[in-house]
Amino acid sequence: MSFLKIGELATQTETSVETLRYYEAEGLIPEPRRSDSGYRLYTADDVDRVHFIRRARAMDFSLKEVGELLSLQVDREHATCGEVKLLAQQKLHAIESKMAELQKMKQALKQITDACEGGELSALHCTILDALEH
Amino acid sequence: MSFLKIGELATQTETSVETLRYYEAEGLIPEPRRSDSGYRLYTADDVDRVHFIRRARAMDFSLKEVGELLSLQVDREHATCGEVKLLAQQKLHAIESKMAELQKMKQALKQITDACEGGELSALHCTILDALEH
DNA sequence: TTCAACTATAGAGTAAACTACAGGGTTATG
DNA sequence: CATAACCCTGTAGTTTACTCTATAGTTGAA
Repeated sequence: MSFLKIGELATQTETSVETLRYYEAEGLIPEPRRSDSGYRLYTADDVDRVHFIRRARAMDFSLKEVGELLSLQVDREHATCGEVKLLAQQKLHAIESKMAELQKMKQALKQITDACEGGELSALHCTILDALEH
Repeated sequence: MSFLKIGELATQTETSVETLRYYEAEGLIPEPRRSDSGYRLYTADDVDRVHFIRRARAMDFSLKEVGELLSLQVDREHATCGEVKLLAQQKLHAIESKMAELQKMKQALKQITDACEGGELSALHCTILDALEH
């Protein structure tokens, strides 16, 4: 089995070592085993876990929400399918309302940018500003 | 001309008085004129401006970005339509990629929750967790 | 006139999610 | 074997966008 040191995990997951230690302190990644000299030693599972965290973060899940998703992952033996499904459905719902919100924002912005000629003309008559004003 | 006190501006714009003073400190709204006793006196223009700020905030523009948009607004003669459009388009792109990611996550979650029987069985073989791992 | 409800300033506190030291030990390379 | 590049812990600082507190003056209704 080959272990990764924290710096290697960081580069593989495009994270900083400080952030990784922070995630550990926040309980998002488990305390890894250590080398004789105390260096953290990570496995491929940890790489997956950090990737998971980063993907979820990129989707605007808060670290707290990420933690909830991860706790399902950890507790497999104790969680029933029903519990997992419920939580996933809640997340699904959250995602859907987040998308709806983004959709509204997008519509507004798109309409506005489409209408704007976007040239060298002064913004005196720029519709973006007018639209955002009311 | 009728002036508004800060509390009135706050209720009209669904903002708190503290937030309004904060916006002023941050240079997002100009220092208003004062009554003899030192109370801030706002005009209809200020109402528009705060509305503008709140709408832009609701669209996930940061205060810094809002400030940029506002400075364009103030500087209409100097700002070109293109500058304004560029800023809005950048925001549009960010929103679109965020939505795409959410869409992916949503698909995965939905497919999975549909497939999950959701019963009392342990989650050992639950596909939700498997799917979220990769 | 009294008193609740406003307004003022200055400054501290909050939450999230990092980010950056300081002051050490460890390991890999030339 | 020197030394750069890593790693450790612990703590403090940063950013954003507010939010709250303390202390004090002002205004409007009963």
